[in-house]
Amino acid sequence: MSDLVGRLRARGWRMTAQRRVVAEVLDGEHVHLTADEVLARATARLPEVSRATVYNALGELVALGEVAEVTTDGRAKRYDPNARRPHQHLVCSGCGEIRDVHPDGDPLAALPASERFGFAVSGADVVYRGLCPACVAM
Amino acid sequence: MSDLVGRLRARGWRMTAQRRVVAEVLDGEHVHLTADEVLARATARLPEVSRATVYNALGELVALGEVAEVTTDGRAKRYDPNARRPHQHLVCSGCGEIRDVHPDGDPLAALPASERFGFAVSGADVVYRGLCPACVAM
DNA sequence: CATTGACTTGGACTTCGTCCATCGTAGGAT
DNA sequence: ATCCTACGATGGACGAAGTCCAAGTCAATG
Repeated sequence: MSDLVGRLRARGWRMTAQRRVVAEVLDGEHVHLTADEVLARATARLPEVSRATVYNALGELVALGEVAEVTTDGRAKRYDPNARRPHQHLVCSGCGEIRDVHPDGDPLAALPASERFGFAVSGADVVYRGLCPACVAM
Repeated sequence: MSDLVGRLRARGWRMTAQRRVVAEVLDGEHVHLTADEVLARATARLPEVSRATVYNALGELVALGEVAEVTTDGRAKRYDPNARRPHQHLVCSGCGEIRDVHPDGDPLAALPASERFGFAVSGADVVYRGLCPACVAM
């Protein structure tokens, strides 16, 4: 819990019951939920929340930098509420489990100017892939 | 051109007119095509190729390690025929252009054992994000 | 408390991809 | 060269994920 709702209010985010519920769902569980999972948990608290509203709220939280979108496969995007501290992701190729990890150094440092082709490079998303202990054992 | 068809045949990949066309499309243009773009180019050479066949062939080429799947956004997967040499990707946040890049060192080296949580880590996909020269100028 | 522009709704729609029963054919066997 | 058969191709239905829109509702300001 990190008072996401308070930060959003302070930044002038118009607060509605629906947006509050979405923010609380994300702030409460630091796992990587899909939009549908967010919708399910939001609906449990506030029955009449529409899918479109959840997508809208998630999109705005991403734009505000409070939540990160994680796309580890071609399936549903996942939403990571721990966006304020830079980190990367470790994904199990077996079961899909996702963990936040903190690699040494800045990944951008590994990309020399000669490999930037004139781009203004602003960030790097790293997905480490492997098998989690449970899937290794099988 | 790198004789992808020859390599596949040598590996016992059952060759059909449709599979050959898909392989030739990928081998000919070293850009990052979506499945639909592969289908369009394949159809131009062999009018009666079905979508399912293109997806099947792409899936097998990925499984064989001859082609890499690249997912840079939540949209369509792209297929990278340059999978035999390890590389990463640089994506323009403005126009979506994708370039192959070769960072220094092995990205796995940046992940210490204490951040691996018992996973058997086998690889890392890095997506560098930024603006290409054309999009910076706008 | 009245106002208003921003937010919400729900259902239709789009995109991307998968599935399946049926048909066709590549490549080994004869 | 021809035959057989298992593997591949077909296309249309289906499904998942996400977007769009017109109409209704409401939070925040004065």
